[in-house]
Amino acid sequence: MKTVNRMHRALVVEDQNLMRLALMDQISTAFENTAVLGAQTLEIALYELAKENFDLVIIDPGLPGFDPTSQDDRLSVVHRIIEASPAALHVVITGSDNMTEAEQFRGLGAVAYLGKTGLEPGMLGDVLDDISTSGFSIRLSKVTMTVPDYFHSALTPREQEVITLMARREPGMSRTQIYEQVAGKLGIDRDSAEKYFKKARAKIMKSDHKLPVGI
Amino acid sequence: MKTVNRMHRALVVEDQNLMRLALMDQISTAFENTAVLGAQTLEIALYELAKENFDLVIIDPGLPGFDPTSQDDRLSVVHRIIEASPAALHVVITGSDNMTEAEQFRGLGAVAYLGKTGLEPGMLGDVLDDISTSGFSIRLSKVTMTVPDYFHSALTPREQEVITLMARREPGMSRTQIYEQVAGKLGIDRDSAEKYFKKARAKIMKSDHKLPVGI
DNA sequence: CCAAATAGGGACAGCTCCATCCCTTTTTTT
DNA sequence: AAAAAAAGGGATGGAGCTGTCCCTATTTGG
Repeated sequence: MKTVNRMHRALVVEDQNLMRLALMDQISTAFENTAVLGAQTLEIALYELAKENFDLVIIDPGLPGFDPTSQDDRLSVVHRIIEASPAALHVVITGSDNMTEAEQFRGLGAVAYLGKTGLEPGMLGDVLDDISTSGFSIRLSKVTMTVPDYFHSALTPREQEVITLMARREPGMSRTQIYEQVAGKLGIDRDSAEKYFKKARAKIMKSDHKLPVGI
Repeated sequence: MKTVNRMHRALVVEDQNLMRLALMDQISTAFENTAVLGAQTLEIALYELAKENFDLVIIDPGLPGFDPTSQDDRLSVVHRIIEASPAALHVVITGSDNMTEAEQFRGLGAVAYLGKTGLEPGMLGDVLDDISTSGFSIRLSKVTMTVPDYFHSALTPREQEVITLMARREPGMSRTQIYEQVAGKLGIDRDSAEKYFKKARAKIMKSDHKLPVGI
């Protein structure tokens, strides 16, 4: 909680544009009144770190200009960023994660090591909780999905949320019970949850004539 | 254009959750009335492909359960998905892209091969244009960023857009000219663009006291 | 059979964002 | 000095999303 209140400036160092923007969006959504910068290269990152102070820096060590198979290169990227921003919290995110590397980055001063596979939206709060509790957060990649994701472009955000929650419910409950549960999770009325679900399903049926799994 | 109008059902096969959701969001935003499914594993993907028809399938061949260093494994993933959905357009997206692999996937029937680095939001339209023009679209990874991304959680979407466009303007233009240009790109009035910019800058100054590069 | 659950709607207030038009004051340019 | 640019506002209408409450049929389960 202390950490959360002090999060006023963050930097994401990641070369893949969509991933960088997704991470920036995660931070931007998680904290109010926070500026989030994004750098595609180490040069841009170091330039920004030299100019201003940051509270949080997220690093993917596989950057352009470095050998992705060289462990020295990966360590060097993280080391230089940590040196350039000693006051910040440093979170390493990678697609090819393993325990050995986690320990190496921890040795350099990183406070978290996260595998990209299985990294959920909204994970940032949990990770920061880990950090303030135990000083370090590690989440290695793992496969958890059993049911496909489902988006539909005709749905409003609320409708989309309700559909997603409904699709992931445990089987064997009545609709009424599920509405109650979904309403609880979203902090709205049972009636409203039911309404959003019915509206969403009607839209999907109209355009697609096929409902997603679990609906 | 033909392709675009027929896009009613799409599938994204990608194990990294944030990337999969970002790609799904891209499709969802690009097409109206489109259902977009997401699969983390080949099993889920093949199950969905067996159940229903899809118009577009996006594939990251580096999936859980396969050896990321084995070219045979990567080819096998794409091959099995294409076999399971012969009527769809197949787009391969990968972090470790090269020309040789692009040709291999093209041989299997893929219509596009995209490197994750440098893959911009909004790229989908361009890629589909390439495909309907020349039958194949290839975009290898490249670094293009010179100025960092900048998000601020206090900004509305419109304000954020205007700030992003302002930050990427060519230098040497007067504010008035830039407002005109931004207004053109967003399809709004010069006055409105100016208003959004001033409002955004005021919010940033209030919370941060530091403006992003180029503002 | 009766009660609950389900499908499928309408009406409404509150809110935020979008977009436009308007205003004053200060600074810069010509 | 006059004109243009820039900073910093206010007022307003429209649109879409949110959330609540309400309604009528039809189906299902005990």
